[in-house]
Amino acid sequence: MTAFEIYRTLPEQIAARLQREVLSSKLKPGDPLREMDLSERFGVSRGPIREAFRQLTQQGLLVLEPNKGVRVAQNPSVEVRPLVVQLRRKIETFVLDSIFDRITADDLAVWDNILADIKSACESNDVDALTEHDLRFHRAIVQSYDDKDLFALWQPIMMRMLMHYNRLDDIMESYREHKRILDAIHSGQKEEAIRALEANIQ
Amino acid sequence: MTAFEIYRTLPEQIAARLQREVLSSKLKPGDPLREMDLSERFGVSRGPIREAFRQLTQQGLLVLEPNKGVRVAQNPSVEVRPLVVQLRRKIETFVLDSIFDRITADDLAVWDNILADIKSACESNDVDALTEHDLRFHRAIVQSYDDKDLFALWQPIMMRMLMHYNRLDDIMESYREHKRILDAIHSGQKEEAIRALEANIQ
DNA sequence: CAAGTGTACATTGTTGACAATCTGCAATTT
DNA sequence: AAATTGCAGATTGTCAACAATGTACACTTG
Repeated sequence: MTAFEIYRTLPEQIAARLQREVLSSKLKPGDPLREMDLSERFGVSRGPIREAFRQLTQQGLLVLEPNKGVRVAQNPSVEVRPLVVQLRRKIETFVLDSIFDRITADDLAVWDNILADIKSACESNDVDALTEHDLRFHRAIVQSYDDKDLFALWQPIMMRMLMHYNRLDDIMESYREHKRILDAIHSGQKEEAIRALEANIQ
Repeated sequence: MTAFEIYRTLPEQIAARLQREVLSSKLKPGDPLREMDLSERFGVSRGPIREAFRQLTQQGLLVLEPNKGVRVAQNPSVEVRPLVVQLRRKIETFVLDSIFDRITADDLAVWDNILADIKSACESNDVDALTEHDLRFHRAIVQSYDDKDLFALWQPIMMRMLMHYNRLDDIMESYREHKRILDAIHSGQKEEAIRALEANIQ
């Protein structure tokens, strides 16, 4: 449903599965991941598992301790979290400001589709799906800047914020926040779009 | 000279060597790294090499393309670089502000020692050594916050800035900038220390 | 009984062999 | 001559066996 399995390599598929389990709290902070368990579960040897660990460690979802294996990373502390919010705001507003005048109809069509998915997730009260589409939404914006390096910087920051997605009492609020961003872009209001984006990142 | 080889694991030693070669531009952006070459050079099999690649990819120094291997990462573009500067400033000033009242005499002794190394490097006009001690200086400050997660966020940003260390006409200026930071800390002037730190990050 | 020690067991680290994929160039086709 | 195909070599991907390390618990020792 989320997309076809478009990942080319074995480790990418495994990493995507594990990422989903971490973001949905099926795997909780501190949980250990055993190479052999996973290699049996996915029917591969330990090599591809380690490569998947590499990708998820880079994303900040797993933590590696030599000779002790990997665990699910802890959430950012309450002291650090405001800093993470600021960093993410800086990056995403930088991107939106930079690309605003070059946004194409195709870009907007993609983002509108993701917004529709966000709406469905909110209406069916599906927090896991909302997390996934929220990630897709912001990833699409950041990737529109077309700089792998910037994306690599943004991703671990985003992941740390997604690891506890519980700031909203009313889940529909997430849909409204994202709609406000796209409405502003549709009508060419750059400042309002940036304000809406910042309001959504908290 | 830089320190004893304190790295516990094989991949850590290899990654440290390669990191030095990237930061000193012995390995240039775009250069490919072949697993077999390195496994012969370091006298190990390809496994530990791949693990070293994992660490350096996380630091942002290498870029991995499936089935094509790793290359040295490109420098941040001129458009992105100011953003990177801002991100690094935000993190380091956050740390300095947070820990300022808890800085111990031991901390300061360590930082003073690194400053002495920076001074020697400047005086002997050794840019590679300066890069290394500059990294040690700021790493020591960030690590004093004692949050692995924050450090993991900071490291790739720092590395991107170190990859072209050429902003100074007068290399001694680097020593003066770092001295200004420590002088302010010694005399308990938090605001001045933060200003000096921001001035040094550009 | 508390503290330290030893020993299986579980888990990660390392290796070398083999499979799959990519790259460059030559031969073929249009 | 330009584009395509096919092949050989180089390189990464995957695997399974073995080595090194860490962990838990029973055992000794004071």
